[in-house]
Amino acid sequence: MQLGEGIEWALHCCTVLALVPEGRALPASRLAEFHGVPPAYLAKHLQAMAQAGIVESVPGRRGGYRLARAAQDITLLDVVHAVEGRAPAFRCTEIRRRGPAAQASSAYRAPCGIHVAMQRAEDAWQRELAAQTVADLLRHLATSVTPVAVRRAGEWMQEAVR
Amino acid sequence: MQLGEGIEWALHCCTVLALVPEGRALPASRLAEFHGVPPAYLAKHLQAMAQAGIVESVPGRRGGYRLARAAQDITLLDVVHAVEGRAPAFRCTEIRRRGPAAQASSAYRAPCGIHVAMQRAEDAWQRELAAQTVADLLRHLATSVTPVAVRRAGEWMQEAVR
DNA sequence: GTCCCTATACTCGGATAGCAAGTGTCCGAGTATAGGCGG
DNA sequence: CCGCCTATACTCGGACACTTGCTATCCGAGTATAGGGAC
Repeated sequence: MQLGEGIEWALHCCTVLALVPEGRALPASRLAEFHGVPPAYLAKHLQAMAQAGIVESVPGRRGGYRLARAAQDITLLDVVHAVEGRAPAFRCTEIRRRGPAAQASSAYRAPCGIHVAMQRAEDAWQRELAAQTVADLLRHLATSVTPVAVRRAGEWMQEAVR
Repeated sequence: MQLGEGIEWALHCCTVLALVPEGRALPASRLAEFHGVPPAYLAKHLQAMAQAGIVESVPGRRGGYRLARAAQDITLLDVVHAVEGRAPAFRCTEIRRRGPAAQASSAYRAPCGIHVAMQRAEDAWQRELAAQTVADLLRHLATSVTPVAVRRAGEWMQEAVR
């Protein structure tokens, strides 16, 4: 199992977008430059987040992206769902119904035990993701980033949203 | 994010192998026929489980596969690790160190908050998988499978390990 | 009748193609801005 | 001096190649078995 790296980009972008001044927007190209990632490909993921209602796009000359709602109302699960899709990681193809020992469909009213077990683990994963928001990420940043880095990032932001 | 379907096959195979009489072995071709899956491809996953020490392979004419240890000592996490590998789903590429606001390496002693958050969710997933064993799957089967299916599967098993 | 040997048939194991999804890139449609023009 | 209009430059958005990993398959190496022969 492998999670696309777009998830990492998207989450970092959310933390940066949370620091954009009210009423402004940050272009995708600036976000890409800030993180050192391919601009065109990052745009793809930003579009997915815009469609999911996590960020909103501002068209036009001084346009860009900004958060569509407060940082504390954006869970990590929202971001993962937007970028990776809502398809479950484990897909039960009901192979228990195939083969020589197969029964009539009516014999399979009880759900597949393996499906239930895997779903239980996936629920725990999603629960943990839903319990954390972008605001939590910002709090963690506030306690770990050096003051000089804060100042430099602030200057870059003012330049970027000019 | 998508989990390979080999996981489903592997788990079903574990439940079937747990019912193999002591001292016998079940060929991969029989397992494939029982589940209605491609024999050659299933063999690939069985080899992975054999390398991981979950099942053991018996060579020769009346050879096949059997569980390498008791069903209660095989967790779902063991199977997932064997088939899907031990690589974490979320891979942090430390993009926070790139771009205009980058600092010296010494400034990044604190771990990346996003990495920590995703790891927390993944730990919850693994914890849930590690808490369930193949024996639990068998217990679930015992309460949900009809008596006629049990009989038919037993007959098939006797024929298969002959 | 018993033991040994050999040929066999069946098993696993790794090396080899095909395909789908993730990765990366590009160019066109649309819009707020900035400058110029007229009143 | 103020308002309007137009051209512009910048933005997002979706359509188009490429690469990696999953899916699927095959054939060769190895071994326990079954049968036949010798003693």
